[in-house]
Amino acid sequence: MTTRRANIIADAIEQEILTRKLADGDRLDEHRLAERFDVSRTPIREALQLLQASGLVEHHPRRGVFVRQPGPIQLLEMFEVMAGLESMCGRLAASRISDAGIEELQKQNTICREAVATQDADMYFAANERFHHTIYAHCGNNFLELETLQLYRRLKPFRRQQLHLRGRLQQSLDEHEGIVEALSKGQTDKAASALLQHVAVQGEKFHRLLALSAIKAAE
Amino acid sequence: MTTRRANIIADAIEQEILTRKLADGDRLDEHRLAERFDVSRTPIREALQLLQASGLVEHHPRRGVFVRQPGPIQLLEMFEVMAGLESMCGRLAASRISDAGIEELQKQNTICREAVATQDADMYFAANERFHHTIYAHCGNNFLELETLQLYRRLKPFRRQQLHLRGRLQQSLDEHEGIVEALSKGQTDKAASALLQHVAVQGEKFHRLLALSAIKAAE
DNA sequence: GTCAATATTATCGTATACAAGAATTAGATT
DNA sequence: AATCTAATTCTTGTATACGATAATATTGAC
Repeated sequence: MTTRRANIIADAIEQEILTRKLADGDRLDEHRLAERFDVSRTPIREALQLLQASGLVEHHPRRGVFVRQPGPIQLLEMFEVMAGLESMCGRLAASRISDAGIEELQKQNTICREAVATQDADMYFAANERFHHTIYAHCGNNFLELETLQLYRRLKPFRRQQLHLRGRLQQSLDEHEGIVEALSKGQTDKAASALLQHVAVQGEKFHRLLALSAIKAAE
Repeated sequence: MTTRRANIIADAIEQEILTRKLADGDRLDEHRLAERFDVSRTPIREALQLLQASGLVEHHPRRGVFVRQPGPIQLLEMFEVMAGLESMCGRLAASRISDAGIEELQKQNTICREAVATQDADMYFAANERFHHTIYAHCGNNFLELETLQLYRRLKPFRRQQLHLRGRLQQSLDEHEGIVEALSKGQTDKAASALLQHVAVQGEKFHRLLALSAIKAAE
């Protein structure tokens, strides 16, 4: 069903939700959106349905659709699952990854190292993303890869935030080295636990960010 | 967006896909479906979109939607992920489950035992489902619970098949005992590995079934 | 002045009509 | 007879119109 146009519209709205231009609870009016994108309500409704399927939006019958920003608890839950999925990818990839895959990981890691040296967070983030996606791609399980990518996309804006914490870039890079080593040696358990830690710590760091902003808000 | 009616229609079609009444590649004609469910094409298209989101159906632009039965490889992949998710649930539940939760698990296990004694596969399957769902419910991660439930639903018909293999009922029950023990003692690693095994073996058994039917088909 | 009830308005849910593109069939030509 | 082309038909994609429901505003009574 997903028509091309609806996908474009959904992506546009998704961007605005992920970048917080649309706040939690904001109502998405079909007429306004139709006018704004210069289409009828039909493709708008399709787009909204897509957003609902990926959980970014909530539908109340006969009321309308409302953007649903995940609360801190749900975010932590999602990071917990993300860690589990990446760990799963790592475990499988450890016994299935090719030499070319290892090389690709090392290449991205080199870029990361460079980024740390120049304190270039953007560059780090991009290479980091390719690093993780490479692991997914070599887990030998297409279904797992897609599921993991989907959750990655959803957490992407939040993963990014915590990278700005002081020292996190270097720490993240160190963890990458350990992950590559485990993968190249085919150490399934080590790869799994290293990735679990690597991603889980992001959830925790993120948690710290939340606590900090809560304190600031209270002051 | 998901209107009530579209959900009902989607469920009906989903049932037919899962029970193989609709075969892989079958085209779903909007007009026919509209006529059959006595609604207009609009809610039909909504329902098809829902099915697409859950991966049961594929959409080719300007061509139509086609049912997409997972092939053997994808099924194995899905079982692999299922095992990982259940394992994750088990690991978390081991440190988070309540006494009431343990009691519930034991209760379902008692029913399972009874079902094995009377060789009642239906009864076993129902109690087995509640057993697993109880674990999901006590992992303390609502997001994980929902994701796991979603995949469970999709694999349900295939999980069922392999239970009919000789001796599998008893074996499954034995594994349940081990799982409950690990959970009640708070042994996170043991609970995780026990569940990983318990579910992964289903994928393997299912694989055996596939091989058997392939041999039969070749004869 | 406040509360309640009713009327009005706005928005969603569904049906239908129309447009555009793909598939199929029929006809013509080689 | 086979193949290529053109035309028709069938199906999807989109717009719009209509009906139903819920939110809101207004009016009247206490």
